[in-house]
Amino acid sequence: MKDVAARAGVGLKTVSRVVNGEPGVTPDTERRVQEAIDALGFRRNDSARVLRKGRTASIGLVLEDLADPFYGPLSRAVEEVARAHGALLINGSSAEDPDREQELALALCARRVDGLVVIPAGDDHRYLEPEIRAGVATVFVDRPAGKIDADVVLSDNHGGARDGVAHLIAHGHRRIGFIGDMPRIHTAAERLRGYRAAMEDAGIPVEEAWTSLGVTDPERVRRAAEEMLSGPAPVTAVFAGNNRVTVTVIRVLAELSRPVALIGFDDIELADLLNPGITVVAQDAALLGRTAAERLFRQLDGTLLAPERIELPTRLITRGSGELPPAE
Amino acid sequence: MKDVAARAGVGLKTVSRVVNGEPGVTPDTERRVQEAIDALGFRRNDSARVLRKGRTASIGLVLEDLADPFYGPLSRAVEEVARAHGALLINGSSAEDPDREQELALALCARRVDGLVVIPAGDDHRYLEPEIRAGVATVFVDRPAGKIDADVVLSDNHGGARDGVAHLIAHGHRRIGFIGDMPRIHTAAERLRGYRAAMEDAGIPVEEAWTSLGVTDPERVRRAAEEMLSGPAPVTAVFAGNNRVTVTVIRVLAELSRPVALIGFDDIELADLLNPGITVVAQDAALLGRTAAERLFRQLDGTLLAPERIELPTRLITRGSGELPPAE
DNA sequence: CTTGCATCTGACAACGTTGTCCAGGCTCTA
DNA sequence: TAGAGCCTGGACAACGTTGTCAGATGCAAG
Repeated sequence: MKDVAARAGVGLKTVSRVVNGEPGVTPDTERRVQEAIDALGFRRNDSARVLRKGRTASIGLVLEDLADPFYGPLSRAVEEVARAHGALLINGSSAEDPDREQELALALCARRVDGLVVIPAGDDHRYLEPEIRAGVATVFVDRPAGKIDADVVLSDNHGGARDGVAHLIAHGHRRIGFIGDMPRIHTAAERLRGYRAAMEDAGIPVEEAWTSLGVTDPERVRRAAEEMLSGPAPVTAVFAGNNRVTVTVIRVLAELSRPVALIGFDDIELADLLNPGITVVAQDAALLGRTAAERLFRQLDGTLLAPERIELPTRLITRGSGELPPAE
Repeated sequence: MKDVAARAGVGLKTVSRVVNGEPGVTPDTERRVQEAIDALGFRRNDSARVLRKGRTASIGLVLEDLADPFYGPLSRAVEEVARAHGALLINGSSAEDPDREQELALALCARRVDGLVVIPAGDDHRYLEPEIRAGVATVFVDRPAGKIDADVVLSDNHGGARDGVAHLIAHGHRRIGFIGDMPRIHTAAERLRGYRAAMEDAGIPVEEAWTSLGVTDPERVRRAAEEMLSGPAPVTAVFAGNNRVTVTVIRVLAELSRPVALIGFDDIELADLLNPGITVVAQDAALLGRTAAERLFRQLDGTLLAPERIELPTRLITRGSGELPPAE
């Protein structure tokens, strides 16, 4: 900038004014400055700008795994909102590791992001308290914050799972399996709770062998499914706790000779083209992201609101697999 | 930091030393400083640090659409490499708009990212020349850079498409359709070229009605597919130019009474579970991202190398749909 | 006791930008 | 033509950090 000023033969501040489109510069001067900028290939150093102004016009997104098809649209939605507010998005994956989540979130704070959208991996977010006090806007998505009071945007995991399982019961099933992620993950726990609630509503006692928790890699999901599908009284329907589990279960069922009903949590691409189509409890990832981001910017606008818990409804999409009758 | 120094009763620089783990501080002093840091919830301001040091330890990723399942793993791979080098990843979507790509890339440069991984939307990247001269490491992925000399990491789009189409020919097809994206997109053009090459190798003249270019939204892809599948001499096989096209074509074929062979470029989740399974030419998105990122950091390490064009092989995965014989 | 050396500590400038404030030149009016 | 008021342009400090360098302190050896 100094160089530009020297070349244009004007003061430093005048260049600054031109760069920022501030008023109070003669067209002639502006032209000279602009020429110097072009000639030198000058680009304002935003780091210095941030240092001076305090705001960075960037927000951070901590999510679980960008490669998971569920988070792509969510991330994209956050980005679009950020863009509409002139902000950039910095993101990172926690890989479901609480330590890594914390490391990432704090690194983003050190970069002085204006706000933070966090998909929690851990269940204790007190480490963010100093940052929030220091003015970093914060919204949690998909899972609630742990041990601090903050904005949260969730899907109705409990209700969605309950409705899905009730749907299976309505189609005549009584022995229904549930395969889900580790219960320390909030969404997994809520979906399990929904499963149990639906069963209880129908007066069906849940047998130990019907639920499988904490399995996450395909090989173990496969074994879990095979187990509950064998024996003298196998389950006649399976409720899959997330998209990855659903995919694996589809594979297992495809190898089976008898039809087994299936409903999965989270929608899956091409689910309608399988035979039968896969019935799912769908959540709107993009809407989750958009809602969270908008709330973040409202915090930043100073339209300060008390922390709130927003729960978005899920949608049961029937495609065939969830409407299969029990095969006794 | 000033506050910390005051509270600990030491000089500014001493605090800096403690924060950065530099040697030359008595354990006793260090403890006092550490206490002050904890008490005040101090976190170093990386903006200032950047300003002083010149390096930001962050890299930018400009991609097409984070919601596209192809870019999720790619982005994640770049992130992992960045993380291994202690860098953060800032990313944004160009939405296939050259202006937006430029805006984004320059915004990242203004943030003084150390390097830039770009999935080009436009075909003229001379706007990056001043930045590259200023020391911003740059690697292009998935599509080549336009009008500048830079590192490029690509899939073998031409060869992959040629092999795929040759596979169809080998199974007896002669009337083979091609549905692809706008030819101004390099990958689309290369795949089209591959299609034509395979046909020419087999001595099959390509009829106008068999190729459909530039269609991208599902509705128009559908119409294009229906068109080439009707008439007196419909195509007996379709080569789909990318994952989104493939999905739409699968839907169209599912409504058809006669079997039509299909091979798609890019792998699709669940492709093996459809009936028939979908044969695809798969590229390794994660490997693309990893290769590009590693090359970026080698530029930054100063292991300076001449710009290079790296082409990664594709893989034909046969699952059934590509092996259907022509239904005459 | 003095000197020399090693170790630890702090004052200061600089990074590149922007906000504040003032100077100088201009126009307009009396 | 002089004074008031407006507009443009520039000097300077400040943002929070780190590199440089010199001063202070302590200890050992002469």
